[in-house]
Amino acid sequence: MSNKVRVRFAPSPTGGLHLGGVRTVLYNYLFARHHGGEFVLRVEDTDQTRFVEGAEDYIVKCLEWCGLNPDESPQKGGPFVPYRQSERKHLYYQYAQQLVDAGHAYYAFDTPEELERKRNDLAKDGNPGTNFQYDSSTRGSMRNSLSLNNQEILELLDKNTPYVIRIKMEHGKTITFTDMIRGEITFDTSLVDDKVLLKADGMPTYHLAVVVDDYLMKITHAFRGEEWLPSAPVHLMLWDKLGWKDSMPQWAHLPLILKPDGHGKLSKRDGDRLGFPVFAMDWYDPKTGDTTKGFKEIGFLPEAFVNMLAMLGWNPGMEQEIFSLEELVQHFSIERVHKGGAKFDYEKAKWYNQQHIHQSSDEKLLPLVKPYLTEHGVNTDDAYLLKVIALIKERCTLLPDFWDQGHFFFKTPEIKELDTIKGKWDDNKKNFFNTWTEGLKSLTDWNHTAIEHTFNDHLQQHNLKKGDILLPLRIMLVGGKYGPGVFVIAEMIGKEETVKRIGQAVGLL
RNA sequence: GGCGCGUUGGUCAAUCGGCUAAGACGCCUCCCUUUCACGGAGGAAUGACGGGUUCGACUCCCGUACGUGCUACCA
Repeated sequence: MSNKVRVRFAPSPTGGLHLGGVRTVLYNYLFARHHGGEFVLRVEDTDQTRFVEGAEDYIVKCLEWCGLNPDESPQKGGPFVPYRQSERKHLYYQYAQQLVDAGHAYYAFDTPEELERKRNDLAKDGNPGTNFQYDSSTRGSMRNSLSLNNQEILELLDKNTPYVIRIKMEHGKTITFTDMIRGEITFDTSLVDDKVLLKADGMPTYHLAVVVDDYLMKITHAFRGEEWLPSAPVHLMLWDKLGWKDSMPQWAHLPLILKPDGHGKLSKRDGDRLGFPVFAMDWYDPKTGDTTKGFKEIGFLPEAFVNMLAMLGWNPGMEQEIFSLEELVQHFSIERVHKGGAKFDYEKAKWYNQQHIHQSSDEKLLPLVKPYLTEHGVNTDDAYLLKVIALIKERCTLLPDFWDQGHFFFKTPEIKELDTIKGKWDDNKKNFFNTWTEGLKSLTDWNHTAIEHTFNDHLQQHNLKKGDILLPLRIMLVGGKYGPGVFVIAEMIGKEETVKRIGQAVGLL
């Protein structure tokens, strides 16, 4: 079994791609790359009622944005084509039938309504919170190929009665397996119900499909969320009874990503409620017409997003926290993934982005920043933008901050802090600005040191201190109390604009 | 209710029997900066509880509590 490592991400295309989903992709990807293996994308679209237009395409785009491209996928193809379970429909029946023939599965004719009623009845007169289980204790009283006689079964089949195929869980056996993250895990098979394997519409359920496809696609390691742990015994038994035990992948059940406040799994609603994205990219839901904000659109760098997600539940055991994708690949190991769920912390997420912005070259940032200028009707040449980026990138956390922190380099700002100047305004200061700007007009060498020199000279002449004037000047040029050095700003925006802004501001006072 | 899984500061977390329990985010103080940041120096803040095992337990075992997941012809 010197098999090449093969892992898969198997989303169902029902909506936006959630943080937890991206992290699952990421761990798959990192594991595959770390071991020089292959990473495949398989679309689990077996539930036709939940199909959402555009969801698959959206998932592919998210992976692309994150830089986590699969080696095989519905789009790229590969040796195990097709990669969409709906297109593999014909494959599953034979395996379900194989299990029926061997006595490990059976036909069940109970209608959804009958089952529903059964559950309701039990909830009514029974203990609340108790659920009806279709298992070894109840299957004898249900309508299935185990309880009915051959004649009855044949009749039902003859009349084309819809049926499902259910697994016949063994009674009183202990199933154990070793999870790569959690170690040994044990189940009592009597407590697991007879899950549906093949639905009445001929589609497999997740339970049958994962096992069959993981086998057929030669998957060596299967990573999925912790919520799948309770159904693991079903899958284990399937691998066993289908006779594929020797090629069963190694399992790893990933911890959940939890709400930052309170408790429970992180959901899209938490993002809306608490004001942060939960999806990788903007998701437009064709059913509701709503768009949910994504990390990309809110201004995250994909490498920061991925870095942050990697560290949410995994730790390399060293002090370094900022990693490139390549470095993550190098250091990743599934054994170092945490067992416990992690609460998502948006503040920390933003910190990762800030760090990655700081580390990015101005050239790399340029194309990412540009759209935010265009959005505000600004068209500028790259050389100038590059200088601006260098000046302000250390005060930017999210990409839109480049506009908030740098707009005054491109447009005359609205003076929002006029009151700050007004409070201590007098004729002497007014005089200072008037005579200084006059002098500025004849300044031939327009650079920040020269500007600062004339500034200092004029201060003395007017018997003013730097502290009296510096902040007013900043507000006149910037509009507020922020930004890089004032004289550098003056140099950047040019003589004319500088004189103009001061003049206009003085006029307002 | 049943079953599974989990539990180190507010959050992410290191530790694989020697702990005076790292580091990061956030928070607070100070320095740098006559703006805002960046950066630097400090500070407050942690092993759920109870039993074992052991010379020694955050680390191993057992209970309890709490949390969380599953309990669909959904994934």
